[in-house]
Amino acid sequence: MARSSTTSDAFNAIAEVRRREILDVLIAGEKPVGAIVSDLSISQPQVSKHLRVLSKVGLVTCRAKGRLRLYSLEPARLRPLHEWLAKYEQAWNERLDRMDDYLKELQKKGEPQ
Amino acid sequence: MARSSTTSDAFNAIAEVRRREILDVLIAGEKPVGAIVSDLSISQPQVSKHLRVLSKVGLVTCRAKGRLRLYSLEPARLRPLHEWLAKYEQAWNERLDRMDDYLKELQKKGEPQ
DNA sequence: GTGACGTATTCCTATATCGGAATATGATTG
DNA sequence: CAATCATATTCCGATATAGGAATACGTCAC
Repeated sequence: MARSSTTSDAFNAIAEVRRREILDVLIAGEKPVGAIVSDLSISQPQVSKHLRVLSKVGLVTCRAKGRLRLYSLEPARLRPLHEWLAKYEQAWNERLDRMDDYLKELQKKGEPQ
Repeated sequence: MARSSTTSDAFNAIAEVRRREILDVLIAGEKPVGAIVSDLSISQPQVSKHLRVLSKVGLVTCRAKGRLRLYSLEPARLRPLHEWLAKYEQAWNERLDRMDDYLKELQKKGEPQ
């Protein structure tokens, strides 16, 4: 077996930096392919291919307007990521607290008497 | 070029379901490899390989105790994911609001006069 | 319709993955 | 030190990916 398909998951789709960058660009709103190409200076075919992947997992949708293809974000599809991550938030905060304690301790030791 | 290495990123590391499952198991706390193996019924070599990937990106750390290797979560390393995702939270909520409006409208139309 | 434009697709190659099976390593016990 | 337990590593195969280059497709303007 090989790695999971990039189109199998939002998780797999956003593993690629370029695709994350494309999504970032689309936060501003609907954009034609050309705008993404010039914003990111990635070759047009590459952008199209990445958009295809993002479409397949539903992270973007496409609307034709003349010869333009306007792509827009479908942020709800990021929800699984958000939910998965949420489980770690608590553990994460606990760690931060402990780190905080540790830092305070260091600070106390560093203080001149 | 091929896909980015799984060890290049937390994003790439967690693309694999098995690795997410392993992290999920470790939320409960430090565990030896064997416990993960029996919790998830993945072969021991596979678990070890996945743990290696997770180690390389710092998502887990390892501590030896006798012949056991105790792995534990390093949730802070998920922070980049969290931050990236946060940018979409607003867009996501806006969409939800619009969806909400839409649903309310549907409901209104459905109401008998 | 012909040309120009915006986008999508195809072909290619190098690379790396996951999983299984077998085996190596390392620590512990008697 | 031999046997055993816990884990790590290696070898193998099938798979598919990202990017470049070339090209196909679809729509618009003249």
